[in-house]
Amino acid sequence: MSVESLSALDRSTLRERSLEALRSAILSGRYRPGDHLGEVELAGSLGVSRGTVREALRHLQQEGLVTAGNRGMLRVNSLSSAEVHELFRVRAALEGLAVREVIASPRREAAAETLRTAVERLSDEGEPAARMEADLAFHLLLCRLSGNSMLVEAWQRLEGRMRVAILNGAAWQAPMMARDRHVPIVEAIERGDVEAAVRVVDEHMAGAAEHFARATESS
Amino acid sequence: MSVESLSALDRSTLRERSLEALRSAILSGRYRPGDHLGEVELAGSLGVSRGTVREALRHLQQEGLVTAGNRGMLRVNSLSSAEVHELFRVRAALEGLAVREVIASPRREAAAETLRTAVERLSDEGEPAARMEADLAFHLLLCRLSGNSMLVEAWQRLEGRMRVAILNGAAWQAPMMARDRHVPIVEAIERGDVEAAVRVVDEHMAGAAEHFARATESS
DNA sequence: GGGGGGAACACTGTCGACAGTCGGCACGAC
DNA sequence: GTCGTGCCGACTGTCGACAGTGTTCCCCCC
Repeated sequence: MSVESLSALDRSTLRERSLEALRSAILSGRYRPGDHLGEVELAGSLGVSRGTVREALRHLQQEGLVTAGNRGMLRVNSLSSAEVHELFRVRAALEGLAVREVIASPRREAAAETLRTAVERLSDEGEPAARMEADLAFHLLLCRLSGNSMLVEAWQRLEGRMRVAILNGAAWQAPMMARDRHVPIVEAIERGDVEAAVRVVDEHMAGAAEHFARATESS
Repeated sequence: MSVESLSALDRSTLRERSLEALRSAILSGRYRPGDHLGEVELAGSLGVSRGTVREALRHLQQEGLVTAGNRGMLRVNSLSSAEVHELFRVRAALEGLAVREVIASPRREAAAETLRTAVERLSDEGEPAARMEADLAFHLLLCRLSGNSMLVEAWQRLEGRMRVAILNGAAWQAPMMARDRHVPIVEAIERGDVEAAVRVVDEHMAGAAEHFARATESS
Protein backbone atom coordinates (compact mmCIF):
# COMPACT_ATOMS: atom_id res chain seq x y z
CA MET A 1 0.00 0.00 0.00
CA SER A 2 2.79 2.36 0.86
CA VAL A 3 4.32 1.26 -2.41
CA GLU A 4 1.11 2.22 -4.06
CA SER A 5 1.13 5.67 -2.55
CA LEU A 6 4.80 6.03 -3.29
CA SER A 7 4.33 5.08 -6.88
CA ALA A 8 1.43 7.50 -6.93
CA LEU A 9 3.80 10.13 -5.66
CA ASP A 10 6.34 9.21 -8.28
CA ARG A 11 3.64 9.34 -10.84
CA SER A 12 2.86 12.93 -9.94
CA THR A 13 4.23 15.02 -12.72
CA LEU A 14 6.74 17.78 -12.37
CA ARG A 15 4.01 20.21 -13.31
CA GLU A 16 1.91 19.13 -10.35
CA ARG A 17 4.82 19.35 -7.98
CA SER A 18 5.76 22.77 -9.27
CA LEU A 19 2.15 23.85 -8.95
CA GLU A 20 2.02 22.70 -5.35
CA ALA A 21 5.34 24.34 -4.55
CA LEU A 22 4.29 27.65 -6.04
CA ARG A 23 0.90 27.55 -4.40
CA SER A 24 2.31 26.95 -0.94
CA ALA A 25 5.00 29.57 -1.54
CA ILE A 26 2.34 32.15 -2.30
CA LEU A 27 -0.03 31.03 0.44
CA SER A 28 2.74 30.96 2.99
CA GLY A 29 3.45 34.59 2.22
CA ARG A 30 6.88 33.95 0.77
CA TYR A 31 5.74 35.93 -2.24
CA ARG A 32 3.89 39.10 -1.39
CA PRO A 33 0.84 40.39 -3.29
CA GLY A 34 2.02 42.33 -6.29
CA ASP A 35 5.32 40.48 -6.52
CA HIS A 36 6.36 39.69 -10.03
CA LEU A 37 6.65 35.98 -10.82
CA GLY A 38 9.20 35.58 -13.61
CA GLU A 39 9.19 32.31 -15.48
CA VAL A 40 12.97 32.09 -15.78
CA GLU A 41 13.63 32.83 -12.16
CA LEU A 42 11.02 30.34 -10.94
CA ALA A 43 12.20 27.71 -13.36
CA GLY A 44 15.70 28.12 -12.00
CA SER A 45 14.68 27.98 -8.36
CA LEU A 46 12.36 25.01 -8.89
CA GLY A 47 14.82 23.15 -11.06
CA VAL A 48 12.41 22.67 -13.94
CA SER A 49 12.12 24.14 -17.38
CA ARG A 50 10.26 27.29 -18.25
CA GLY A 51 7.47 25.44 -20.01
CA THR A 52 6.72 23.43 -16.93
CA VAL A 53 6.58 26.36 -14.54
CA ARG A 54 4.61 28.21 -17.17
CA GLU A 55 1.82 25.64 -17.04
CA ALA A 56 1.80 25.75 -13.27
CA LEU A 57 1.52 29.53 -13.37
CA ARG A 58 -1.37 29.37 -15.81
CA HIS A 59 -3.15 27.01 -13.44
CA LEU A 60 -2.55 29.40 -10.56
CA GLN A 61 -3.93 32.15 -12.73
CA GLN A 62 -7.14 30.19 -13.18
CA GLU A 63 -7.27 29.64 -9.44
CA GLY A 64 -7.05 33.36 -8.90
CA LEU A 65 -3.83 33.34 -6.89
CA VAL A 66 -1.98 34.99 -9.74
CA THR A 67 -3.07 37.69 -12.11
CA ALA A 68 -1.80 38.89 -15.46
CA GLY A 69 -0.28 42.32 -15.70
CA ASN A 70 1.48 44.16 -18.46
CA ARG A 71 2.60 42.07 -21.43
CA GLY A 72 1.43 38.84 -19.90
CA MET A 73 3.67 39.18 -16.91
CA LEU A 74 2.21 37.48 -13.87
CA ARG A 75 2.15 38.74 -10.33
CA VAL A 76 0.70 37.58 -7.05
CA ASN A 77 -2.91 38.58 -6.82
CA SER A 78 -4.47 40.72 -4.15
CA LEU A 79 -8.08 41.59 -3.54
CA SER A 80 -9.56 44.97 -2.84
CA SER A 81 -11.95 45.21 0.07
CA ALA A 82 -14.80 45.59 -2.42
CA GLU A 83 -13.78 42.37 -4.12
CA VAL A 84 -13.68 40.64 -0.76
CA HIS A 85 -17.27 41.62 -0.18
CA GLU A 86 -18.24 40.43 -3.65
CA LEU A 87 -16.42 37.18 -3.12
CA PHE A 88 -18.20 36.37 0.10
CA ARG A 89 -21.57 37.24 -1.35
CA VAL A 90 -21.00 34.74 -4.14
CA ARG A 91 -19.85 32.24 -1.60
CA ALA A 92 -22.99 32.83 0.43
CA ALA A 93 -25.11 32.16 -2.65
CA LEU A 94 -23.26 28.92 -3.38
CA GLU A 95 -23.31 27.64 0.17
CA GLY A 96 -26.91 28.70 0.49
CA LEU A 97 -27.65 26.39 -2.41
CA ALA A 98 -25.55 23.73 -0.70
CA VAL A 99 -27.59 23.76 2.49
CA ARG A 100 -30.81 23.75 0.50
CA GLU A 101 -29.72 20.67 -1.39
CA VAL A 102 -28.39 18.94 1.69
CA ILE A 103 -31.68 19.48 3.49
CA ALA A 104 -33.69 18.39 0.48
CA SER A 105 -31.55 15.30 0.06
CA PRO A 106 -32.82 11.91 1.24
CA ARG A 107 -29.45 11.47 2.91
CA ARG A 108 -29.95 14.50 5.10
CA GLU A 109 -29.56 12.57 8.35
CA ALA A 110 -26.22 11.07 7.38
CA ALA A 111 -24.99 14.38 6.02
CA ALA A 112 -25.90 16.18 9.21
CA GLU A 113 -24.04 13.62 11.21
CA THR A 114 -20.96 13.96 9.02
CA LEU A 115 -21.09 17.71 9.45
CA ARG A 116 -21.53 17.32 13.18
CA THR A 117 -18.30 15.38 13.46
CA ALA A 118 -16.54 17.82 11.11
CA VAL A 119 -17.57 20.81 13.19
CA GLU A 120 -15.92 19.20 16.17
CA ARG A 121 -12.62 19.42 14.40
CA LEU A 122 -12.87 23.19 14.33
CA SER A 123 -10.70 24.48 17.09
CA ASP A 124 -10.81 27.87 18.74
CA GLU A 125 -7.08 27.87 19.28
CA GLY A 126 -3.91 26.89 17.56
CA GLU A 127 -2.12 27.92 14.43
CA PRO A 128 -4.10 30.37 12.29
CA ALA A 129 -3.17 28.45 9.17
CA ALA A 130 -4.44 25.20 10.61
CA ARG A 131 -7.68 26.85 11.70
CA MET A 132 -8.15 28.29 8.25
CA GLU A 133 -7.66 24.85 6.75
CA ALA A 134 -10.21 23.35 9.11
CA ASP A 135 -12.69 26.09 8.32
CA LEU A 136 -12.32 25.74 4.57
CA ALA A 137 -12.51 21.97 4.90
CA PHE A 138 -15.81 22.28 6.73
CA HIS A 139 -17.36 24.49 4.09
CA LEU A 140 -16.03 22.33 1.28
CA LEU A 141 -17.52 19.31 2.98
CA LEU A 142 -20.84 21.10 3.11
CA CYS A 143 -20.70 21.62 -0.64
CA ARG A 144 -19.67 18.06 -1.26
CA LEU A 145 -22.52 16.69 0.81
CA SER A 146 -24.95 18.50 -1.46
CA GLY A 147 -23.99 15.94 -4.09
CA ASN A 148 -23.86 18.71 -6.67
CA SER A 149 -20.53 18.34 -8.47
CA MET A 150 -20.94 21.59 -10.35
CA LEU A 151 -21.45 23.38 -7.08
CA VAL A 152 -18.31 21.82 -5.64
CA GLU A 153 -16.38 22.87 -8.69
CA ALA A 154 -17.63 26.43 -8.61
CA TRP A 155 -16.81 26.66 -4.93
CA GLN A 156 -13.30 25.35 -5.45
CA ARG A 157 -12.73 27.91 -8.14
CA LEU A 158 -13.36 30.52 -5.47
CA GLU A 159 -11.16 28.80 -2.93
CA GLY A 160 -7.90 30.26 -4.18
CA ARG A 161 -9.27 33.77 -3.98
CA MET A 162 -10.63 33.11 -0.52
CA ARG A 163 -7.19 32.08 0.62
CA VAL A 164 -5.80 35.30 -0.81
CA ALA A 165 -8.42 37.31 1.02
CA ILE A 166 -7.75 35.49 4.26
CA LEU A 167 -4.03 35.85 3.76
CA ASN A 168 -4.34 39.60 3.38
CA GLY A 169 -5.93 39.82 6.80
CA ALA A 170 -3.12 37.75 8.20
CA ALA A 171 -2.95 38.63 11.88
CA TRP A 172 -6.63 38.22 12.35
CA GLN A 173 -8.45 37.22 15.47
CA ALA A 174 -10.65 34.96 13.39
CA PRO A 175 -13.90 35.00 15.30
CA MET A 176 -15.46 33.61 12.14
CA MET A 177 -13.55 30.41 12.42
CA ALA A 178 -14.86 29.67 15.87
CA ARG A 179 -16.85 26.55 16.29
CA ASP A 180 -19.79 28.56 17.64
CA ARG A 181 -20.20 30.14 14.24
CA HIS A 182 -20.62 26.82 12.51
CA VAL A 183 -22.71 24.89 14.95
CA PRO A 184 -25.93 26.80 14.11
CA ILE A 185 -25.55 25.80 10.47
CA VAL A 186 -25.36 22.14 11.40
CA GLU A 187 -28.26 22.48 13.80
CA ALA A 188 -30.45 24.14 11.22
CA ILE A 189 -29.68 21.33 8.80
CA GLU A 190 -30.48 18.77 11.45
CA ARG A 191 -33.82 20.45 12.07
CA GLY A 192 -34.41 20.65 8.33
CA ASP A 193 -35.07 24.35 8.69
CA VAL A 194 -34.18 25.73 5.27
CA GLU A 195 -34.91 29.35 6.03
CA ALA A 196 -32.85 29.37 9.20
CA ALA A 197 -29.97 27.51 7.57
CA VAL A 198 -29.77 29.92 4.67
CA ARG A 199 -30.05 32.89 6.98
CA VAL A 200 -27.27 31.60 9.21
CA VAL A 201 -25.02 31.01 6.21
CA ASP A 202 -25.73 34.51 4.94
CA GLU A 203 -24.91 36.05 8.28
CA HIS A 204 -21.80 33.95 8.63
CA MET A 205 -20.56 35.10 5.24
CA ALA A 206 -21.51 38.72 5.79
CA GLY A 207 -19.58 38.74 9.05
CA ALA A 208 -16.56 37.13 7.46
CA ALA A 209 -16.68 39.56 4.54
CA GLU A 210 -16.80 42.52 6.90
CA HIS A 211 -13.91 41.21 8.90
CA PHE A 212 -11.60 40.39 6.04
CA ALA A 213 -12.48 43.51 4.11
CA ARG A 214 -11.44 45.60 7.10
CA ALA A 215 -8.25 43.60 7.44
CA THR A 216 -7.58 44.17 3.75
CA GLU A 217 -8.08 47.90 4.07
CA SER A 218 -5.79 48.26 7.03
CA SER A 219 -2.93 46.45 5.33
CA MET B 1 -6.35 55.16 -35.95
CA SER B 2 -6.89 52.30 -38.33
CA VAL B 3 -3.24 51.53 -37.74
CA GLU B 4 -4.00 51.40 -34.06
CA SER B 5 -6.79 48.87 -34.40
CA LEU B 6 -4.76 46.75 -36.77
CA SER B 7 -1.86 46.58 -34.42
CA ALA B 8 -4.29 45.57 -31.70
CA LEU B 9 -5.47 42.72 -33.86
CA ASP B 10 -1.92 41.68 -34.58
CA ARG B 11 -1.31 41.74 -30.88
CA SER B 12 -3.58 38.76 -30.37
CA THR B 13 -1.29 35.88 -29.67
CA LEU B 14 -1.22 32.58 -31.47
CA ARG B 15 -2.39 30.95 -28.27
CA GLU B 16 -5.53 33.08 -28.22
CA ARG B 17 -6.25 32.41 -31.85
CA SER B 18 -5.73 28.69 -31.38
CA LEU B 19 -7.97 28.80 -28.34
CA GLU B 20 -10.70 30.52 -30.27
CA ALA B 21 -10.35 28.14 -33.18
CA LEU B 22 -10.54 25.08 -30.97
CA ARG B 23 -13.44 26.45 -28.99
CA SER B 24 -15.51 27.18 -32.05
CA ALA B 25 -14.56 23.82 -33.55
CA ILE B 26 -15.90 22.05 -30.48
CA LEU B 27 -18.94 24.28 -30.12
CA SER B 28 -19.81 23.94 -33.77
CA GLY B 29 -19.91 20.19 -33.35
CA ARG B 30 -16.95 19.51 -35.57
CA TYR B 31 -15.53 17.51 -32.71
CA ARG B 32 -18.04 15.24 -31.04
CA PRO B 33 -18.21 14.61 -27.30
CA GLY B 34 -15.72 11.91 -26.40
CA ASP B 35 -13.48 12.64 -29.36
CA HIS B 36 -9.82 12.49 -28.56
CA LEU B 37 -7.92 15.73 -29.02
CA GLY B 38 -4.30 14.91 -29.76
CA GLU B 39 -1.77 17.67 -29.37
CA VAL B 40 0.27 16.68 -32.42
CA GLU B 41 -2.69 16.44 -34.73
CA LEU B 42 -4.16 19.75 -33.59
CA ALA B 43 -0.80 21.47 -33.78
CA GLY B 44 -0.49 20.28 -37.36
CA SER B 45 -3.97 21.32 -38.41
CA LEU B 46 -3.71 24.70 -36.69
CA GLY B 47 -0.23 25.35 -37.96
CA VAL B 48 1.21 26.05 -34.53
CA SER B 49 3.55 24.21 -32.25
CA ARG B 50 2.54 21.63 -29.69
CA GLY B 51 3.28 23.88 -26.76
CA THR B 52 0.93 26.51 -28.07
CA VAL B 53 -1.98 24.19 -28.70
CA ARG B 54 -1.22 22.60 -25.36
CA GLU B 55 -1.86 25.84 -23.55
CA ALA B 56 -5.07 26.39 -25.45
CA LEU B 57 -6.22 22.90 -24.51
CA ARG B 58 -5.43 23.50 -20.86
CA HIS B 59 -7.54 26.64 -20.99
CA LEU B 60 -10.38 24.71 -22.58
CA GLN B 61 -10.02 22.17 -19.85
CA GLN B 62 -10.53 24.88 -17.24
CA GLU B 63 -13.56 26.06 -19.15
CA GLY B 64 -15.02 22.60 -18.98
CA LEU B 65 -15.20 22.00 -22.72
CA VAL B 66 -12.47 19.42 -22.52
CA THR B 67 -11.79 16.80 -19.91
CA ALA B 68 -8.75 14.71 -19.04
CA GLY B 69 -8.87 10.99 -19.62
CA ASN B 70 -6.30 8.25 -19.39
CA ARG B 71 -2.66 9.33 -19.12
CA GLY B 72 -3.51 12.99 -19.48
CA MET B 73 -5.11 12.53 -22.86
CA LEU B 74 -7.82 15.09 -23.47
CA ARG B 75 -11.21 14.54 -25.02
CA VAL B 76 -14.28 16.64 -25.71
CA ASN B 77 -16.43 16.81 -22.63
CA SER B 78 -20.04 15.81 -22.34
CA LEU B 79 -22.48 16.22 -19.51
CA SER B 80 -24.79 13.63 -18.04
CA SER B 81 -28.38 14.67 -17.53
CA ALA B 82 -27.75 14.75 -13.78
CA GLU B 83 -24.87 17.15 -14.31
CA VAL B 84 -27.10 19.33 -16.47
CA HIS B 85 -29.54 19.62 -13.60
CA GLU B 86 -26.73 20.42 -11.19
CA LEU B 87 -25.34 22.99 -13.56
CA PHE B 88 -28.59 24.88 -13.90
CA ARG B 89 -29.19 24.84 -10.17
CA VAL B 90 -25.84 26.51 -9.62
CA ARG B 91 -26.67 28.95 -12.36
CA ALA B 92 -29.99 29.72 -10.72
CA ALA B 93 -28.20 30.45 -7.45
CA LEU B 94 -25.74 32.78 -9.16
CA GLU B 95 -28.32 34.62 -11.22
CA GLY B 96 -30.58 34.81 -8.20
CA LEU B 97 -27.79 36.68 -6.47
CA ALA B 98 -27.43 38.82 -9.58
CA VAL B 99 -31.03 39.99 -9.56
CA ARG B 100 -30.87 40.64 -5.83
CA GLU B 101 -27.84 42.84 -6.28
CA VAL B 102 -29.25 44.61 -9.31
CA ILE B 103 -32.42 45.42 -7.44
CA ALA B 104 -30.50 46.52 -4.36
CA SER B 105 -28.22 48.67 -6.47
CA PRO B 106 -28.73 52.46 -6.62
CA ARG B 107 -28.42 52.13 -10.38
CA ARG B 108 -31.41 49.86 -10.58
CA GLU B 109 -33.33 52.09 -12.95
CA ALA B 110 -30.54 52.30 -15.49
CA ALA B 111 -29.85 48.58 -15.20
CA ALA B 112 -33.48 47.75 -15.81
CA GLU B 113 -33.51 49.91 -18.88
CA THR B 114 -30.37 48.25 -20.22
CA LEU B 115 -31.95 44.87 -19.68
CA ARG B 116 -35.14 46.03 -21.35
CA THR B 117 -33.28 46.89 -24.51
CA ALA B 118 -31.27 43.66 -24.32
CA VAL B 119 -34.38 41.55 -24.03
CA GLU B 120 -35.62 43.06 -27.26
CA ARG B 121 -32.69 41.53 -29.03
CA LEU B 122 -33.92 38.07 -28.12
CA SER B 123 -35.62 36.66 -31.16
CA ASP B 124 -38.08 33.82 -31.33
CA GLU B 125 -36.82 32.77 -34.72
CA GLY B 126 -33.63 32.42 -36.63
CA GLU B 127 -30.50 30.36 -36.27
CA PRO B 128 -30.42 28.29 -33.08
CA ALA B 129 -26.79 29.24 -32.57
CA ALA B 130 -27.58 32.93 -32.82
CA ARG B 131 -30.48 32.57 -30.41
CA MET B 132 -28.28 30.77 -27.96
CA GLU B 133 -25.74 33.56 -28.17
CA ALA B 134 -28.40 36.19 -27.56
CA ASP B 135 -29.74 34.23 -24.61
CA LEU B 136 -26.33 33.79 -23.00
CA ALA B 137 -25.53 37.42 -23.66
CA PHE B 138 -28.68 38.48 -21.83
CA HIS B 139 -27.85 36.43 -18.78
CA LEU B 140 -24.25 37.55 -18.79
CA LEU B 141 -25.42 41.13 -18.96
CA LEU B 142 -27.62 40.49 -15.96
CA CYS B 143 -24.59 39.30 -14.01
CA ARG B 144 -22.49 42.21 -15.17
CA LEU B 145 -25.12 44.73 -14.13
CA SER B 146 -24.91 43.39 -10.60
CA GLY B 147 -21.50 45.02 -10.46
CA ASN B 148 -20.12 41.94 -8.71
CA SER B 149 -16.99 40.96 -10.59
CA MET B 150 -16.61 37.70 -8.70
CA LEU B 151 -20.12 36.76 -9.69
CA VAL B 152 -19.39 37.50 -13.32
CA GLU B 153 -16.28 35.40 -13.16
CA ALA B 154 -18.02 32.46 -11.53
CA TRP B 155 -20.78 32.63 -14.12
CA GLN B 156 -18.33 32.69 -17.00
CA ARG B 157 -16.60 29.66 -15.59
CA LEU B 158 -19.92 27.87 -16.01
CA GLU B 159 -20.49 29.24 -19.48
CA GLY B 160 -18.41 26.64 -21.28
CA ARG B 161 -20.28 23.83 -19.63
CA MET B 162 -23.58 25.47 -20.45
CA ARG B 163 -22.64 25.57 -24.07
CA VAL B 164 -21.80 21.88 -23.93
CA ALA B 165 -25.15 21.14 -22.35
CA ILE B 166 -26.99 23.20 -24.93
CA LEU B 167 -24.97 21.64 -27.70
CA ASN B 168 -25.96 18.17 -26.59
CA GLY B 169 -29.61 19.05 -27.00
CA ALA B 170 -28.84 20.38 -30.44
CA ALA B 171 -32.09 20.11 -32.38
CA TRP B 172 -34.09 21.72 -29.64
CA GLN B 173 -37.19 23.80 -29.95
CA ALA B 174 -35.78 26.20 -27.38
CA PRO B 175 -38.86 27.50 -25.67
CA MET B 176 -36.52 28.73 -22.96
CA MET B 177 -34.86 31.15 -25.29
CA ALA B 178 -38.10 32.87 -26.14
CA ARG B 179 -38.43 36.49 -25.25
CA ASP B 180 -41.49 35.75 -23.15
CA ARG B 181 -39.38 33.80 -20.75
CA HIS B 182 -37.09 36.72 -20.09
CA VAL B 183 -39.49 39.62 -19.97
CA PRO B 184 -40.87 38.66 -16.52
CA ILE B 185 -37.35 38.85 -15.10
CA VAL B 186 -36.92 42.38 -16.38
CA GLU B 187 -40.36 43.39 -15.17
CA ALA B 188 -39.72 42.06 -11.70
CA ILE B 189 -36.50 44.02 -11.56
CA GLU B 190 -38.28 47.13 -12.76
CA ARG B 191 -40.85 46.68 -10.00
CA GLY B 192 -38.07 46.03 -7.51
CA ASP B 193 -39.82 42.83 -6.51
CA VAL B 194 -36.99 40.68 -5.21
CA GLU B 195 -39.09 37.63 -4.37
CA ALA B 196 -40.76 37.54 -7.75
CA ALA B 197 -37.50 38.10 -9.60
CA VAL B 198 -35.74 35.28 -7.82
CA ARG B 199 -38.71 32.99 -8.28
CA VAL B 200 -38.89 33.73 -11.99
CA VAL B 201 -35.18 33.06 -12.40
CA ASP B 202 -35.51 29.80 -10.50
CA GLU B 203 -38.39 28.67 -12.68
CA HIS B 204 -36.60 29.74 -15.82
CA MET B 205 -33.56 27.68 -14.87
CA ALA B 206 -35.58 24.69 -13.72
CA GLY B 207 -37.39 24.64 -17.04
CA ALA B 208 -34.21 24.93 -19.00
CA ALA B 209 -32.57 22.20 -16.94
CA GLU B 210 -35.49 19.87 -17.53
CA HIS B 211 -35.44 20.55 -21.24
CA PHE B 212 -31.73 20.10 -21.80
CA ALA B 213 -31.48 17.13 -19.49
CA ARG B 214 -34.13 15.37 -21.58
CA ALA B 215 -32.33 16.30 -24.75
CA THR B 216 -29.13 14.92 -23.28
CA GLU B 217 -30.76 11.65 -22.36
CA SER B 218 -32.29 11.12 -25.78
CA SER B 219 -28.99 11.61 -27.56
C1' DG C 1 -5.78 -22.29 -34.25
C1' DG C 2 -4.53 -19.96 -30.01
C1' DG C 3 -1.38 -17.73 -26.90
C1' DG C 4 2.90 -15.31 -25.63
C1' DG C 5 6.77 -12.17 -26.70
C1' DG C 6 8.45 -8.28 -28.74
C1' DA C 7 8.85 -4.51 -31.79
C1' DA C 8 6.81 -0.45 -33.71
C1' DC C 9 3.66 3.23 -32.82
C1' DA C 10 1.26 7.05 -30.73
C1' DC C 11 0.86 9.71 -27.13
C1' DT C 12 2.17 13.19 -23.55
C1' DG C 13 5.95 15.13 -20.32
C1' DT C 14 9.86 17.98 -20.39
C1' DC C 15 13.51 20.65 -22.04
C1' DG C 16 16.64 24.17 -24.21
C1' DA C 17 16.87 27.70 -27.78
C1' DC C 18 15.43 31.49 -30.83
C1' DA C 19 12.59 35.51 -31.81
C1' DG C 20 9.78 39.50 -30.81
C1' DT C 21 8.78 43.21 -27.80
C1' DC C 22 8.68 46.38 -24.04
C1' DG C 23 10.97 49.34 -20.45
C1' DG C 24 14.86 51.70 -18.85
C1' DC C 25 19.19 54.16 -19.54
C1' DA C 26 22.68 56.86 -21.47
C1' DC C 27 23.95 60.09 -24.79
C1' DG C 28 23.64 63.80 -27.82
C1' DA C 29 21.10 67.85 -30.02
C1' DC C 30 18.50 71.87 -29.25
C1' DG D 1 17.60 71.67 -18.81
C1' DT D 2 14.74 68.99 -21.78
C1' DC D 3 13.48 66.21 -25.45
C1' DG D 4 14.40 62.75 -28.87
C1' DT D 5 16.91 58.60 -30.08
C1' DG D 6 19.36 54.53 -30.14
C1' DC D 7 21.17 50.66 -27.33
C1' DC D 8 20.72 47.08 -23.90
C1' DG D 9 18.72 43.97 -20.77
C1' DA D 10 14.75 41.27 -19.39
C1' DC D 11 10.77 38.81 -20.14
C1' DT D 12 7.38 36.26 -22.52
C1' DG D 13 5.75 33.90 -27.02
C1' DT D 14 6.76 30.10 -29.80
C1' DC D 15 9.12 26.29 -31.56
C1' DG D 16 11.39 21.72 -32.52
C1' DA D 17 13.46 17.71 -30.33
C1' DC D 18 14.23 14.02 -26.96
C1' DA D 19 12.59 10.87 -23.35
C1' DG D 20 9.38 7.80 -21.09
C1' DT D 21 5.40 5.00 -21.30
C1' DG D 22 1.17 2.59 -22.54
C1' DT D 23 -0.94 0.31 -26.54
C1' DT D 24 -1.40 -2.29 -30.44
C1' DC D 25 -0.39 -5.40 -33.72
C1' DC D 26 2.36 -8.82 -35.88
C1' DC D 27 5.07 -12.89 -35.81
C1' DC D 28 6.63 -17.02 -33.91
C1' DC D 29 6.00 -21.03 -31.19
C1' DC D 30 3.23 -24.53 -29.20
